[in-house]
Formats: sequence, structure tokens, C-alpha cells
Amino acid sequence: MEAFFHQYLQFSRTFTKKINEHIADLDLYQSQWSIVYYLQKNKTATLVEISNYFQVEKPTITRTVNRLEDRQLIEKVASADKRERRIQLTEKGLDVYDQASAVIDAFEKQLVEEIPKDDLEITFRTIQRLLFKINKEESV
Amino acid sequence: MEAFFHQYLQFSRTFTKKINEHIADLDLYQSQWSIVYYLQKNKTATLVEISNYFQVEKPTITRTVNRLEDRQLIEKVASADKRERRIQLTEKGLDVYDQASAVIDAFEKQLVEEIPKDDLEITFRTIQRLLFKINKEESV
DNA sequence: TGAAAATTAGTTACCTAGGTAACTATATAT
DNA sequence: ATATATAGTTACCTAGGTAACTAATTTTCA
Repeated sequence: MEAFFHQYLQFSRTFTKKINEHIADLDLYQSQWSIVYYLQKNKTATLVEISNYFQVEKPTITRTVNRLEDRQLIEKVASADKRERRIQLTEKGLDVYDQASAVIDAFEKQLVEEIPKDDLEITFRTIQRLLFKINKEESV
Repeated sequence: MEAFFHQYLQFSRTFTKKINEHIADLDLYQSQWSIVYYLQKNKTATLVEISNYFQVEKPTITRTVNRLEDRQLIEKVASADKRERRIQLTEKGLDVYDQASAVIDAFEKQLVEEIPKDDLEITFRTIQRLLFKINKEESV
């Protein structure tokens, strides 16, 4: 168990890299994909909502969203609160979602197909517990 | 299980962030730490050895090693092969290792202490299987 | 055997993604 | 009316990647 976290990060890097390779045709990156995915599920969102969901800091979200906007995959939605930047997928964004979704679903399915359901369940719950625990850590 | 990989990456980000916070006093980052750790275990190493071990590309290793060298935590070791850059920890590097090691060990131990050994074992083996599988993926 | 070809180690330049600190503008609370 | 909180941005740090390169070593084979 010595190398638990080492191995954990190893898979994380490799997974992200492979996802990036799989959607490179679409000129998309994993983190961009995750926002596209979120928007498809939630219709509209503010940057703070996205930031909270992924637990990624706001400046990072701002930048990635800007890239999606430059590529016209997302667009602004009117909002009562003038501070807010509420966004949604464009037609083009939805199209990219469909294409990326197919590729990524297949990739992920194939990745776990030989692993017993029970083991995946336990792994999922264990990571969930680790996440819960680490989020209770007082910030330094 | 829908959110398996989403949650996986979430913990990865948060874990790295927390490690960074814990060793910020030492002016160290997680990825720098991992190389310091490797060098303490293996005495000397070339950049390719480090790159292979972490499955991180050579340019990334070059840069991180340069930063460690700038801070005089590592130094060059003579090598027969003139292409190689073989390195080891300096006295200062060993000192930083000792300090970081204590902090990180405690942090990691506390993170897993409430999780049953069996669950950790299964999680470890499952990630190992995922890693094995993903590394068999033909490159795109 | 010795020149040419292929491989290996490392670097440079440049891309995206994570972070923090400090800021502006708007909305909310006092 | 003022103070505080919230949403987002800008500037700048480290870390991951790829592509293309140099220099040194190893392999090939005429």
C-alpha cells in the first residue's frame, strides 16, 4: 500500500492523456469536455456553479470557458444578476457533445469491462470516502 | 457508477492541491516532491529512468529537475554515457526530503486511517488493473 | 572494419490545465 | 448610506502534454 497515492496519480495522468488523444480530432481537451458534459446535463450554468461542481478554482474555469466561447461551442444567456456569466451550449456545442460522448463512453466502458462490478463499487465508495475526508481537512 | 471517473479526477486534483499546501513551507510542489522521493529511494537516476517510472514525458521531467537543480536540491553525477544526465540528492535535498517526508507521511496516514484495509486493498488492485488496461490501449 | 543508419537522452518552444493573490463590479446586509 | 459578500477577471506560478530538434550511442551491413 506504500505506493497507493503514487499509483492513483499515475492512472489519473494516463487517463486524462488518453481522453485527450481520443477527442483530439474534435479539437477538445478533457477539461473542456467536462464542462461541455456538465452543460449538456444542466442546460445552463454560471461559472461559479461549474467551479463548485468540479471543485476547480474560478480563474481556471474562466479560462477554459473562454476557450469554449472562442470556438463558439457555448454562448451567453441573459441573467438578472449583472455579475453573473450564465452560459449554455450552442448548436455546434451540442454537436461536439454528441460526437465526443460516443467516443468517451466507448472508451470508458471498454476500460472497466473486465473488472468485477463489486470491485468497482468498492473502489468508487472508497474514493468517495477519501474525498469526503480530504475535504474536511482544514485549509493550511 | 456514472460518475466514476469524474470523482476519480476530483480526488486527484484535491489530493495534489493539499499536498502542495502541506509542503508550501518548504517551497516544494507535489511533482518536485515525487522526484525527491524517488531519488532518496534510488540514490541516483537519469531523467529517462524518472520519466519511465512516473510515466511522465521527458520535457516535463527536464523542467522539474531544472527547478530542483536551481534550488540546489539535486546535483549532477558523473556518467560514462555523455548523453545521460544522472543526478542525486544534495545534502540540502536530503534535508528537504526528511522534512517533507514527515509531513506527507502523516497526511497520507491520516487520510486512510478510517478506511478498512480490505477496501484499500481492493481499491489499489482495481486501479492497478485499470492502469494495466489503459496502458495496453494502442496509442491514437 | 568503418561509414551510414537508426536509436536513445535530453532540450527547446509552445499548447492546455491546475493553482494563488489581488483586483473590479455588482448585489446584499447592516 | 455604508459595509460586506459574491461573481468574475487578470497576472503569474507550476505541471501535464506534443512536435521538432541536437548530440551521443548503438546497430547495420557493404
